[in-house]
Amino acid sequence: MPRRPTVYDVAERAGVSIATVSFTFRQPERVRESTRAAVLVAAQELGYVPSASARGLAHGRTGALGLYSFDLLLAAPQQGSDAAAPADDADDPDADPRAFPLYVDEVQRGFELECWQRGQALLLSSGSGSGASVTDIAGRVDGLGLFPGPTHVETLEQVARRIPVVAFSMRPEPRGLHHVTVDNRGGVRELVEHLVRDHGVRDLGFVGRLTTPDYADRFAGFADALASLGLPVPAEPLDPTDLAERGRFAVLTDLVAADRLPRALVCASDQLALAVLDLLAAHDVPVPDRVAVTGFDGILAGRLARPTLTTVRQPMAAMGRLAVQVLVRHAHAPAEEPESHRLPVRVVRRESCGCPAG
Amino acid sequence: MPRRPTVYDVAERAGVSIATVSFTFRQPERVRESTRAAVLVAAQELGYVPSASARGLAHGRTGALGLYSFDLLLAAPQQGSDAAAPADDADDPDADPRAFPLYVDEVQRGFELECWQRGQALLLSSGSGSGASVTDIAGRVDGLGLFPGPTHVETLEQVARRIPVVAFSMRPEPRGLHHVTVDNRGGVRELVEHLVRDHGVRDLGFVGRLTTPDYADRFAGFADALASLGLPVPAEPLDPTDLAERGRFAVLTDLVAADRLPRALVCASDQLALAVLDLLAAHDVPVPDRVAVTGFDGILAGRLARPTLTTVRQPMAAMGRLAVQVLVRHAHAPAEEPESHRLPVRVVRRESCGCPAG
DNA sequence: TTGTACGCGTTATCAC
DNA sequence: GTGATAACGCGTACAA
Repeated sequence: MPRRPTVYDVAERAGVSIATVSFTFRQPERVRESTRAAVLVAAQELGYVPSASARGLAHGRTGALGLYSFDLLLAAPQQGSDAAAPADDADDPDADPRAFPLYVDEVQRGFELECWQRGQALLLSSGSGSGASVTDIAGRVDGLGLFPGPTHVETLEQVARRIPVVAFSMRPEPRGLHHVTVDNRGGVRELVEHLVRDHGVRDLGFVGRLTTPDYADRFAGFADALASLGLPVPAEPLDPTDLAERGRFAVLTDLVAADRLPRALVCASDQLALAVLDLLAAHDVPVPDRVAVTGFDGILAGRLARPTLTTVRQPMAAMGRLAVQVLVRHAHAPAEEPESHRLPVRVVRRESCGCPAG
Repeated sequence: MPRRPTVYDVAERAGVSIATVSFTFRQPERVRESTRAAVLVAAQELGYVPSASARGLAHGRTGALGLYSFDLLLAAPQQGSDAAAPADDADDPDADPRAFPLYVDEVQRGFELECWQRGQALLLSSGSGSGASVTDIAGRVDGLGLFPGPTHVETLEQVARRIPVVAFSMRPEPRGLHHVTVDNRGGVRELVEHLVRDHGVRDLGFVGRLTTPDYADRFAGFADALASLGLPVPAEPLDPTDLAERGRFAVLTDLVAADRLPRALVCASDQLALAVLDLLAAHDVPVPDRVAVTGFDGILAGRLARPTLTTVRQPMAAMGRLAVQVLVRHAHAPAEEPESHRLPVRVVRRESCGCPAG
């Protein structure tokens, strides 16, 4: 494999200096027509491809934005959390769409679209959240988007001192980061009010483990709503991963067996709600007649489920786009006056709460 | 904004040389415990983030793979081609899934997954296909995946001389590239045989404009099958974009008006087939009773359509993964003995051809 | 208009 | 175990 040709090779072949070669690409008008042509021919013949590394080093920026996510699913598939994702048989024509696209995927798509429109390159990376992996990508980009996960906070703050960082759905804890979130609390509140007022439900349970700030906020909204409606507030959510030794969803199975299910199950996420729907179907519990089920996120799989899933839709694409805008805006002045955005959500009424189809 | 700290700053603060700093991160065991600790502390305090540009320059490779796609849709949305994608209102909870995820998105996802599993960073980029934009990303990565589009062939061959390039669904024309394709011809052939043998259809039309190699191959398979079944072969496909001045699908509208629709419409892609379904529904033509409709690709939207769409499923995720494997395999020896892969497809029988649901 | 020379931040090869 | 020092490829003042 021949060594990659450089400006030097092109310059030599074209019989000019490297500066002229560089000018030919960067400031064509500064170079005489004939010279330019000669350089271009030489470059073409040699198969010259400018090194972005060298340019980035000289110019001081890489020209790319980064998006980092946590690869928990890859590391420990089919385990823990509420990710009921089936095996990665993505090419089965009947593959469960609940594996893709998910919340993360739709936010990522918004991020991509905005980058494309701005002609920005986008570097995707994922890892365990270790300082090393985050630092690695941080060294490659001019700005970084970050999904929630088991982040090493110190590393984040360190990175945020050098390049702008936008965190999705994280607590304001990490200082110096920009934030993009949605109104989790208000969304669930509105959802619960709908269940109570329009469907006459007076006995509700919240399903989910409060592992992320988002989930905690949703439970808070749940409690808010019940309290203001004068209904009893469960002290704790139903944790489907509890009692792991007895299998996932043991808590719910018990309630089913004892016929003590509440009239409505408000789930912390769509993925969780879909798993709950499966569980209930397996036990012949009619939804929404015996129990209403709701989710949160608005992923596509919720529309494919039977019954279709009532949920709270996050403006995922908008979140991704906004993040890019923030990064670009702060490209020159990182971490100076961090921005914080809380986007509105929207209750989507479908069959699983008792609303009519379509 | 303070200058980004470098190895020099860290070295000075830790009272060591830059080599020691570098070793601390790259070959920790070569550095004494106490020294290492001091360096790490200094790095932490300064907020040191190693520059990937500098590393790439010194080390000779960037450590990232690239995936390039054409932004035709972005450039001229709702125009030309058969992309019936609705406005980019992706955050409408009832947004048409036929906008996402599409063929490209699923291949990309496979590409992503494989990169993640290998700890490879992934650089996404899109552009008009101009030499400049392709060259730009080529300079940033160690290998490049490429979607079909109005490529500048010379640029491609030039790039492929320096880094391995995998082209999806392209003709073997560009020399020196690796190729990943599917059995378009065989897939449509099998599909047509199903329509004829199992549904007794004897009058078929092919809908699509042969703008891409894929589409041309599919039409060839269509013709193959009809010929070998002893049925008349249409000389040309029905081009829905023909007679542009009379609006899209004028050809089909005419056939509907004259009640001369064939018994089956084999469409070049799912997106196209979905648009055809809409058109037929608007004219109250019953599918599949009056006319069977089939697609190609196997995108998710086909499962959401009513009737559900019979199609030929491409192993999109597998294509993406395979591309990464090829790139990694040839990272050290670009363009030496290009690989060519043709993956099998699978006919998926659903309602739109007359097969029973589910 | 074109050429020379230096800096960008890292890695790697030497000596010490 | 640690410290100088030379690449790496490009951008760009500055000189010619």
